[in-house]
Amino acid sequence: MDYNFKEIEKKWQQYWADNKTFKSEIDHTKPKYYCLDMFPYPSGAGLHVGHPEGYTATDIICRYKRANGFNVLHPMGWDAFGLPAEQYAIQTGTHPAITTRKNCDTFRRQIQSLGLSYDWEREINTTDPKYYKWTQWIFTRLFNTWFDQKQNRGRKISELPIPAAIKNQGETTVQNYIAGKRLAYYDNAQVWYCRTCKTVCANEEVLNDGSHEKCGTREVERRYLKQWMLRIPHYAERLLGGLDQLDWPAGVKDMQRNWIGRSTGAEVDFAIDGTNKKLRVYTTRPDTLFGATYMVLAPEHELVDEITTSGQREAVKDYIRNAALKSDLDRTDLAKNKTGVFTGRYAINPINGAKIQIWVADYVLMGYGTGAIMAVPGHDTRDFEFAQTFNIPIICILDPKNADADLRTKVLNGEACWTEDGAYINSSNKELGIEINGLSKEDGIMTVTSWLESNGLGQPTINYKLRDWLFSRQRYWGEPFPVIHWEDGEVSVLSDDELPLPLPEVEKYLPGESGESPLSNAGDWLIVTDKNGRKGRRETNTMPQWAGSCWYYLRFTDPANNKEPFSKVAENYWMPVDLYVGGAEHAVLHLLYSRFWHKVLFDLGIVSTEEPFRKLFNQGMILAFAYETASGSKVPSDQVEEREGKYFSIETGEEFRQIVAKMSKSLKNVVNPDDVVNNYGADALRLFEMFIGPLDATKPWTENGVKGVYNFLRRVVAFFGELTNIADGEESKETLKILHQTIRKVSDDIRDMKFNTAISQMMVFTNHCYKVGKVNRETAVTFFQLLAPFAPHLAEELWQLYGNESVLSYHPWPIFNESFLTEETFGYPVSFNGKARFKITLPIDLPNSDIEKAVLADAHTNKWIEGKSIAKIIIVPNKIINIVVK
RNA sequence: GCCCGGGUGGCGGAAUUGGUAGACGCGCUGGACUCAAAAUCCAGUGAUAGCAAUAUCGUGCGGGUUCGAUUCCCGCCCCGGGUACCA
Repeated sequence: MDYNFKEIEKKWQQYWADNKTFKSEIDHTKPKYYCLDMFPYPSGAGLHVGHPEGYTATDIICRYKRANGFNVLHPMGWDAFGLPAEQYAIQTGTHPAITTRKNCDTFRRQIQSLGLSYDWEREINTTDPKYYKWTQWIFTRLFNTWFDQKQNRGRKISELPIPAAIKNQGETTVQNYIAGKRLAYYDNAQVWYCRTCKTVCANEEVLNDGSHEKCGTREVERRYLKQWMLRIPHYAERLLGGLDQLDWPAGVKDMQRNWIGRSTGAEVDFAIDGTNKKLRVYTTRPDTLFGATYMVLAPEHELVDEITTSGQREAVKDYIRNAALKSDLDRTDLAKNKTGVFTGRYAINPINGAKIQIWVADYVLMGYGTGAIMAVPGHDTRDFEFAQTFNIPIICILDPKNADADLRTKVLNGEACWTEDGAYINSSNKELGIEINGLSKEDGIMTVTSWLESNGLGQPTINYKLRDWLFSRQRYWGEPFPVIHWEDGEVSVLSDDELPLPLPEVEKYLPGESGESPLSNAGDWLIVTDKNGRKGRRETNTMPQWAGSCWYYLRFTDPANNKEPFSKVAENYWMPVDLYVGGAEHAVLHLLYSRFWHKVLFDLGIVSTEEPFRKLFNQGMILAFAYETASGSKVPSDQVEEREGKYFSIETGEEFRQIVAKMSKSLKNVVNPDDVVNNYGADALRLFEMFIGPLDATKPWTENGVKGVYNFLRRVVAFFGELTNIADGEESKETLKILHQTIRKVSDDIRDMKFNTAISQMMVFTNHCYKVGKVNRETAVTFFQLLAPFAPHLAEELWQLYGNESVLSYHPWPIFNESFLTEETFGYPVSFNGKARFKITLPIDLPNSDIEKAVLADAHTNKWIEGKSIAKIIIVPNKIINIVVK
């Protein structure tokens, strides 16, 4: 038999489609397994070789699970709202829906050419009004939910208690009060705005180099705009706590924990000298209060104006004006020197009555804590730097007993900053009954906190870095908000029977310069009149791309439902997702957002699980070789030739260095999966992507590597396709042993997602078959089953060639039999002082005393003990023998 | 700075409740087949020395624990990712 992969793959893909082999339905007689890929954005560039990596991994698991009796849900869909289709519309006038449909068709064709076992009847598309109807529906739920701090959960807005004092002030106050509690709210906010994309974006979308995640430019700035926000920080504690039970990579959990940024500390009130005002600060180290020698307000702090003395007024005004002009990047640049201005005002340190200066400085941020700090320059590097610049007193209250003498002296004299633990000094005030000298850090924090609390000066506080999620975008190609802004100021959402609110046709897709959305050109669509003649205007922003992906995994459980987002029965049966595979780039974006929505839906009784994704796996990126000159500038791959393992310019002969880089058009090193499928087949592509290295590692693509696995498949065909290689009768012991080792290794490795070593074991098995020349029918057929999850087309073809009538995809997995692995002898490595020298084959279960005798009697041993004495003989049964000589 | 990963042949990578380092694949070398080439099959392939048996060295660096360390401990170096005046 020839390996005609084109014919084989076409034939089986057709068979699976015609027979709906992978259609999944609720079946309570089987355990369920929900295996999900992060659905792609269908870009115009088509599938990238990175896509099939995760898809193949989940497909192997799904096929393995089916063979093990699981009812598997394995769906695919399109996260199809997004910028490129809109940019294309701006340039060409082509409606994004047309571009999107075309791209989805390409993606579907490409994915289907890989033989992935998706249930295509469940395909969804976030831009389909039948889908985004329910995205809008969930938004109205967020709008109509408030967070009950006491019960630590979201509740219906109708259950929100209105305090009498609010009620007494009339309906407007009540409505404002309610609006202030909704999880989705519309308000003025300091937001990130990208000048390139002409839209606002979320905190999470602004990368640490100040660039915008979507477009990569650094044209991101702060603006004050009225926007839709979601109160995700209410769920901070639940989002944090939920991580513990999840089977997720530790790194992703850590990233989410860091992003949520919980810190415990205390709020402390400082009296402001000469006023009856108080200044409240947040600190994680209330125990260092004795060392607080000055205070700092953020430039935007509301008290700045009030407390500044007339003598300092001009200086403070100047400073704030300059701070406002600075870009955020400048302001947060650690390398720059600290700046600030004295307000002229003093505060009273409550723990020792000291009069301390109040400053304004931009190293304190308004968005965290209270926007004001107590500064402890002796033990905080930022405060130390500032105090040194402005000659503010520095008091040491933590004696660095274990530091070297020079440093310790400096610290004690306030000439150096000490941020680690030390013994408290100067930390007692007999008059006020507070003393922490001699205590541990934990006790110090506790003692000061409870002293503050009992004196009405402060209380323990928890703070989070997590901020409200900016949820609106000035874009056309997104879900319209089901929202009306009425002329009397009321903001309302559409009722369920008014959904979906479809995207209107517009002539201009371009957003305005000053932040107005393309939908503001939508004419009649914009204007609404209610039954009382009240006029309103529809929301013209659209939802961010995250909205559709926040709940798509739920829709897959019941994708055609037009009465509800999904039925309770389907959700109950399929959720949670048992395995979720995708790239690590969503660690704090999609994965945090969807957990948040899921928890809200859980609180409202719409979903039955607290967490959506039980197990998460991040596949690594597939890179490619690229070339650079000695000075490090990159060279397109088509200008490079190889000679004897070195790389040279075709034109100039200059030698280049081979490096590993992301595939990119400019480097001309992009690999198109279509070409690979054409030249080597889908099975080879699948196999190679799994064989190249561990699934979670980044690894480079090599054409020769594909040839390697292609050759393996060809060898499989050459051996098993030739029925003269198949013998009758009993299988040899040796072959049975390797076969069962392979069953065990492949099963364990699929379970552990170590596909590269599973494949190498199948290669070992095949090499063995070539060596022995003949195997029996049962051995061959068992091997096809092991191969099936990886190379399903070829496995089905061989399965059929051997006369099996039913399709292999649901045939039970082979059973591993330990008894074929038992050996009668073991080849012991004999080592001297830990160095293995030779081998000795001995019966298994030989008593240690006999092993010792046998080793000492062996001719090789003499050489190593000659002239030395044996100190000890260590025998680890069926592992190793070590002789210690002196 | 802080938090995660990671460092093993020419290359991708195997192997860890501490027990034969380098499975499998690529590349390379030699052989068979062929008029020849390609493809394929067979053999070899960590480095150094040696015809060879074999010996010495060898898992980023320096120590330590142990009969025995890629694996455990301490101290460093380098690379990748995340994050950052978060008080």
